[in-house]
Amino acid sequence: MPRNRQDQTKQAKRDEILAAASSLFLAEGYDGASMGKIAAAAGLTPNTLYWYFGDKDELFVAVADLYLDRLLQNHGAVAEKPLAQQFVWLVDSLRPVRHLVATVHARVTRSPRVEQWHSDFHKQMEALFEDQLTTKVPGAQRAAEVAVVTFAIEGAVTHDLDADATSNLCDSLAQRLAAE
Amino acid sequence: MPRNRQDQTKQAKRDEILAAASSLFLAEGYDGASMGKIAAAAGLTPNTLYWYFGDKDELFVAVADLYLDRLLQNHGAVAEKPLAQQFVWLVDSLRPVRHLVATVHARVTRSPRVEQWHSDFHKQMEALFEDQLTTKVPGAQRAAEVAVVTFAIEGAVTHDLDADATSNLCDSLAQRLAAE
DNA sequence: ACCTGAACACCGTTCAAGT
DNA sequence: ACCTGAACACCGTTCAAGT
Repeated sequence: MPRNRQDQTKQAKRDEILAAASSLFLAEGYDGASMGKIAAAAGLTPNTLYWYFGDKDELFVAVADLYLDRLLQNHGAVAEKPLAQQFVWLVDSLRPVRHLVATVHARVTRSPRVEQWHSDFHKQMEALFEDQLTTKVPGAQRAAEVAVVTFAIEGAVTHDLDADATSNLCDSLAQRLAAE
Repeated sequence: MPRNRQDQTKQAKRDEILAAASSLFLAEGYDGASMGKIAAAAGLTPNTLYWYFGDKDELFVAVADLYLDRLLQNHGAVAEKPLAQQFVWLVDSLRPVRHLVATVHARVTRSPRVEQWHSDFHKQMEALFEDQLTTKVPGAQRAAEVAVVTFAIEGAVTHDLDADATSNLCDSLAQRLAAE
């Protein structure tokens, strides 16, 4: 049954807005993608966005969640490969959304919503690799090793390392974890 | 001789603006520190800032340069210490300006000025440690090791790691470079 | 329930005008 | 040379009003 003026489910309209927001956030960044532009791309006036999302950061987090879900799903396909290859896969997966990554870090301070998402994101990433690390890395330094890997991968993404440099960096990270 | 209405050198007035901008950028971040607030803190109207600085990013970069210069000067005092201690020193030095670090990464895409500064910053940081690394790390993987160290330190800063975690992370980084 | 027009309090920046 | 008032084109967000 039609739920709004365009004979769409509320969820369908929400998804349309998310799609518009997603491509605009990617193309123009958080600041460049104004609520006005996003609304226009979704065929709405800016204020209507607030019927679907509390504020711009909630919309941003919803877009970030979209990519996070996709990432977690896709990990299954590489979960059995060597760590170095998984790291390269992760960098390559995040590379297209590197503007979003930078935005998350910039807005963590200003938006509790983004801060919460950022904290969850890191937990999920750690969960993704924790099992693979425990057997090899001694307990005392384990958290430090995980942090090094996490930050190095984030850095590779935000600094847009080329394929060779990425490959070397991921090898270096994996090699470190293999040595006891 | 007096050069403006307040009987100050242009440089002195510029420094006043920089001081105001610096503390506001630190306290409220790039977005929170509006040109209006900065101007008010310096006893001026917003538009007058454009007499001294081309735009907000030029002012921001000038503030960032202030801290970079201080950082490079202070490094002399720890240059002879073990690498792990130098890394801890670097994290501790950057910790107070972690909002600026996040802002740099967020604005690299939008401002050529910030992009240039960011590129220079990394060159300076690499120069600071390059000599200490060359003897220990083999040539092929050297760039990757430097990248890991750089990104891990940046991550420790932006994610505000506590003292213990920072210490462990820096030990881990230094230990890696010591092993051949 | 869904959407809009109009308004609010900002923002960075420009420019003619003052001293 | 230095500084301002006034204006411009935005911005995110709110709210009363429409359907």
